[in-house]
Amino acid sequence: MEKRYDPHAIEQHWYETWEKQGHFAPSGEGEPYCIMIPPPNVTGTLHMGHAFQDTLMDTLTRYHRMKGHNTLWQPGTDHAGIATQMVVERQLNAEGKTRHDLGRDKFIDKVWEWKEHSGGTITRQLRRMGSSLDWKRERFTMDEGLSDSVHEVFVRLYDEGLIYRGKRLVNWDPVLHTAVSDLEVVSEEENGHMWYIHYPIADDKGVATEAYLTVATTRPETLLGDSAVAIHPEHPTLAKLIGKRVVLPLCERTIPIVGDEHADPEKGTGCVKITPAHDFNDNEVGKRHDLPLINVFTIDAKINEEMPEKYRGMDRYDARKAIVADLDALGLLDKVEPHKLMVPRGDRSHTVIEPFLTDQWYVKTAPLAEPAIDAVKSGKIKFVPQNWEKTYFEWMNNIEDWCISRQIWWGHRIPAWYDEAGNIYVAADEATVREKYKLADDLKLRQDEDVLDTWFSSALWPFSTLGWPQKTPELETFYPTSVLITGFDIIFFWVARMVMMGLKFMDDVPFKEIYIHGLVRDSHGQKMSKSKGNVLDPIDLIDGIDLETLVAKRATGLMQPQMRAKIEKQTRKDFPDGIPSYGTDALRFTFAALASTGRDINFDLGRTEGYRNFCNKIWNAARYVLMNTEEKDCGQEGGEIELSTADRWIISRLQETETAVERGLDQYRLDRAANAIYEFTWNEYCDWYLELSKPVLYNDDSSEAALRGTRRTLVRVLETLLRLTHPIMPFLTEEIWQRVAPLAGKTLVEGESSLMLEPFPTADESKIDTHASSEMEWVKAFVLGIRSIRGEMDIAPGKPLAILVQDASSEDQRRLNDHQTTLHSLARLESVELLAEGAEAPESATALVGSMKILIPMAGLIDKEAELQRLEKEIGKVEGEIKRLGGKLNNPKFVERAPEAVVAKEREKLEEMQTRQQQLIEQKEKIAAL
RNA sequence: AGGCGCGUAACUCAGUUGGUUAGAGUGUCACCUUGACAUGGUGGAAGUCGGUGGUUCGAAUCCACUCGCGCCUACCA
Repeated sequence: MEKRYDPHAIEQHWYETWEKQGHFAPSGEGEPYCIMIPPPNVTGTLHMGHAFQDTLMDTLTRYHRMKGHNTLWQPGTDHAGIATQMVVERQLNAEGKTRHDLGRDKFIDKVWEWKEHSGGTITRQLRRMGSSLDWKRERFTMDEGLSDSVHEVFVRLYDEGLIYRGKRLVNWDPVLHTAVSDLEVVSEEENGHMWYIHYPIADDKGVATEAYLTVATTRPETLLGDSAVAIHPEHPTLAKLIGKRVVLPLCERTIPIVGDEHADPEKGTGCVKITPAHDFNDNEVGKRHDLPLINVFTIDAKINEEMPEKYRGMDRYDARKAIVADLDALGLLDKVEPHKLMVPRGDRSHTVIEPFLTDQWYVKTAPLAEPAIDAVKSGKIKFVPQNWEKTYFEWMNNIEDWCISRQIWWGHRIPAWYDEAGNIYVAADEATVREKYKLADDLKLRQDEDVLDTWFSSALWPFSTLGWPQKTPELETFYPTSVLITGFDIIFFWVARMVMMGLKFMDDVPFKEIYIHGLVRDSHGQKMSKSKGNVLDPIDLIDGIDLETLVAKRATGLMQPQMRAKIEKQTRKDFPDGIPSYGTDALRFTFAALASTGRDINFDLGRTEGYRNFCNKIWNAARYVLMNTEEKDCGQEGGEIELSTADRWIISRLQETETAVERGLDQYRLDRAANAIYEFTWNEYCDWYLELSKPVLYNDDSSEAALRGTRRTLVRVLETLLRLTHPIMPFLTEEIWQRVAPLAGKTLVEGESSLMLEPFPTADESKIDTHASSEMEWVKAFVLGIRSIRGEMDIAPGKPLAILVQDASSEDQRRLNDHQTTLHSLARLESVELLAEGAEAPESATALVGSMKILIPMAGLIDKEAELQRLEKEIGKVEGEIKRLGGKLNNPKFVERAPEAVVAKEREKLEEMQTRQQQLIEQKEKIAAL
């Protein structure tokens, strides 16, 4: 074995082997366990959020596979309609073309080309993460099979009246020229203005009078589409105007003043302009008062041809300026105030979204939501952590109909046809339409131009990927899936919709549990984003990246090039030497260790470095074990075995660790599982057990049985530890296991056997050995006591010490004898001498093990002052503790009311401390007197 | 406005149903290249657990209030 752990040397090789051997496929035996990957964008790349999520899913998948379950982690990608179309359009734009130059069919060919070209990136990256996805079953939302599912669902929902087409106000993206759902609109506070405008009150003939109403608006250009002014019916001063009309400035028409409770007397000027075609609230008011919907804009959000001539063709913001100027000129502009407002922007285009009147397709969600709410209420679906169900309920109870049509080309085209009279026919394809509706062959039909929202197909993912609407064995076996692992940001987009669709079409929930994980942020808690320049690429952490490449990566292609200098500076400061290669296992362990529930994770590279070191620790522990066991008798062939206290102790601790890891994984507390592994491996197996094995292995007097016992324990504990760790760190563990397993008595088949397929360790209660544990506690206390004096007194660690022991009980004496070799080795002793009772001890530094004193003679070694200082410090600590305990025990209420065991424990502690104090003081006096 | 979450060592985080001398990693200080590992070993320093009040024999942990930060939803003429 190499002296250092090198992830590059092993990772790729093992992944290829596993995949080639078909180890990722379900075994076909055991209880089914299934996770659906949240499908990433097919043309996307892996980011830290994916890497985190994939670590969680892969760890659980590997864990259940090792537990003997019939395990499927279903891979696949989605077509990300708008995002992907935008990318391809940008490429065309760069060539000076638009998609319209190509036409729909040619453009879609281009998108497929792009998908073929870049579609492998993310799946390659998933492989780099070690993800044990069953690639043979990989699916894509635009696959034929999945498209069949989409059509089937659309048609059935339409036939049941749960999908309808309607002219309604939608969120319109004037750049992308498509409707988007309300979830795709991101509102953020921006600085704007509030304009106060006078609307002259009309007389009976519709002519402006001197009187006027003042309305306030943040969007004066929509004035062109006003169809009323609303006043609260109980408004103290203005209510009397209800029923009259006002003259709409700049337009040659009058509009009514209506009474509506939407108008809040406290807000603004107390009356509000109503633009039913360009505001969701106004639209509702319009319906109540039967007001006309007057559309002001074109699909580009320019003023349309129906509007006063002067403004036609103007962009919405130019029109705003012109209208405000004209109002001002007419003396109708009261005032302008700066105003903060929430501006809705498209999450893709970032342009301001316009409420706009168009024909769209909708899913009627209320009937679907109800069973979906019940599924969570009844516990058929559990959220982890549970409080996310509040978020879920909140949305489900206020759910709006879902606008599913998108005016783009890339996606599932809506399976609806129109004849020339505008009748709608819905079926999977044109032939079926004619058959279903018994239409004449020569009737001209035209398919709807729109495509479906990508999330429509994603909502079917848990069953469409398993073959639905066919009744496949996979569907039978793996639906409902075991758990969905995802971020809270798509509870509405995806999770809720999968639940609705699953219940509707499979008559069962799509998953039994939903594990919601946090967001991966940078080490200061900032969201990672290209524009902030703080993005980390998981692949760079695995492979490493030099500073210049990293700077170039972060500082190019920015939306705001002025950020470049700042980002570059920050990057050079944060990573003066670039990023070293940590390997996949270390990255995965970091994610696992940081994955406590319900909390965002601030990704700290320092942690990754620490866990990379941990990998090296395991590597070297294995190296030590192999050096001492390979080609030696480890008891595989039988033979007498003698287990030392240390052997029994480490085996005992291993059982406890197994329990902790299993519990952690079962409860989605990967941090606890990871910490239990870390703790055991480093602080017990490496720090103590390996050291304890040395005096046995390096001692010529050790019996064959003792040697076998130690070797066998070294190997078996390591082998088990590798199985325990494999779900989190698959590569390192596999590499080592292949060499260690035969020594632990396993028979491996070259090229076929894999740690992946080995049983996950389960604790054996009968191996928990409290006696061995207490023996070891004593040994540790002894060794630590001596090390502490060495450290503080500056005694060379290599210098053998001749020590004296005082006040040793018979138990202590027995232990001194039993563990003689161990103590000599670990504490580097030259000799141990029992001080006879009453005998005068030489001036010494003292360590206490229980009530036994270890004396290290100071002659020539220890400075008097230093020892006095050390004792003083120690006494201070003990006295503080005595004071605390004394206070507690002197409180009669404590003694009365606290459980007896607690009181007894405190008493015991106090006594111990008092003895300790006394001994330390004696010692101090003795030394002071010298 | 409503909801959720967070605030523990310089930094990143644990702390399972209230009972430990409040822990880990990184960093830091001292010593050490001893035959698994300097990606290491040994020893040390470092926290009034955001604040106030309460419940309790006992609070980082439970309750109330409060300050600070973050996120989500809704609304803003």
